[in-house]
Amino acid sequence: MTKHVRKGRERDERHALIIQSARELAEAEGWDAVTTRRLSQRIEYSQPVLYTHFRGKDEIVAAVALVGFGELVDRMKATITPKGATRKSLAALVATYVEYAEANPAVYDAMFALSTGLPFAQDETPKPMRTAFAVLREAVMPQNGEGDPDVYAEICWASLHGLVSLERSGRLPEHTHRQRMAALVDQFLAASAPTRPK
Amino acid sequence: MTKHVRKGRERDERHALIIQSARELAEAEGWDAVTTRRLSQRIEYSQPVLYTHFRGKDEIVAAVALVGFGELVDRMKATITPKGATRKSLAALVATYVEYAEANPAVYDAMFALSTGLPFAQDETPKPMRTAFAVLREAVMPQNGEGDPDVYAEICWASLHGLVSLERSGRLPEHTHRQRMAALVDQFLAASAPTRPK
DNA sequence: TAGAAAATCTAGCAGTGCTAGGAATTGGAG
DNA sequence: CTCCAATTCCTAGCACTGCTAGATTTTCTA
Repeated sequence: MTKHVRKGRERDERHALIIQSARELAEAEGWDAVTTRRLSQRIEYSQPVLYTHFRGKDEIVAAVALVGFGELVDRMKATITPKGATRKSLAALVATYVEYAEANPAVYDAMFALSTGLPFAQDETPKPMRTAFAVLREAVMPQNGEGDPDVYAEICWASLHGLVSLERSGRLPEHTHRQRMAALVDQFLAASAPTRPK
Repeated sequence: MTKHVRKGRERDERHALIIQSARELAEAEGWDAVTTRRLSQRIEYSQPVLYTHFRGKDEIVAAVALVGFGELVDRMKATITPKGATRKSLAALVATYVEYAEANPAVYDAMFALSTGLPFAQDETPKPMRTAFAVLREAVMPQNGEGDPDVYAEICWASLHGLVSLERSGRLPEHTHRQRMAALVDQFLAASAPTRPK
């Protein structure tokens, strides 16, 4: 009877192996190189085995994306300060986010550019994605800010993602990278502070 | 001898027809539907004709992207105020940008998601893209802002693109769309205003 | 009008994601 | 230990992709 559980565990291990292999291959040679043939060869099984674990290639990409959201959550959590965001903590968050994207470009692509079938602000949103947004909101919230915290977190996230996205496609000059990150922190701070009457 | 010029003009027309057809097909059914076969069928020529105009499919996508940059430039120009950006002009810019992306999703994808071979802040950057950045910088520059205008324009652009990108992939709730745009304007204003000593 | 030059098409290659059907391995009953 | 069912797995193939070599048609020139 314990055979069943062993079988199940082996299946789970293979499941994880597929995700891990896809990730490694994508980071090494780009997602174009992640074909079902090469992937199956890498896990030392034939193609159809992949389809007993995932409905299709898109689902494998989505699985890699979810792993990425989990990792990003862990890193962002470390930048949260109990009494609300400070300049220092915001700088840490921005640096953390950008560094994760730079260090894992293929995973980041899976998370944002290739995951067509991963809706977010909806009922069917996977948990790691919900958590990611919640943690980000926690990390950017100032002590006594005005306005909707959700909306504020959303535009912070958009700014971060836009920065990463444009930099990754080589559309922003590299030599001003640090200045941009600093300016973004300033922007967050300025926007989160109570607006004074003009 | 005038035959040559007529020939040349006909070729130019076909060149434009290919770009236009690719764009229409992409907007109608998505870029996945834009195969060389379907495209050639649509222009009523065989596949190899496409390759006498473009080096490959990527170059066709890039051509559509450049058209998009040109259109976006025209629209953004209309939001520039001679004496520096105001809240009103910034709101117009944000609305213009977002609306263009929403109205032409496939073109926007060609501009930012699919154009792997279109470097930007570099020597070989095509003119429409340079112009687009210059116009955006003009549109967001306040009367007497501090800091590097390039850096400021870069993070504005990043924020705009990030917003569009996340909204397009269904990762931000729709019902707060307007609030986000307003918050973004506030953020731009706050960041561009002279920083007062804390 | 004959022949060279240019334009265009047919047919095919190597690769993709995905799957039906048969082969091999495994598990439990006698 | 043996047999047979159930599960697991692989081979082979489909329809499609971007792209191209070589034959064919059309156009222009002498």
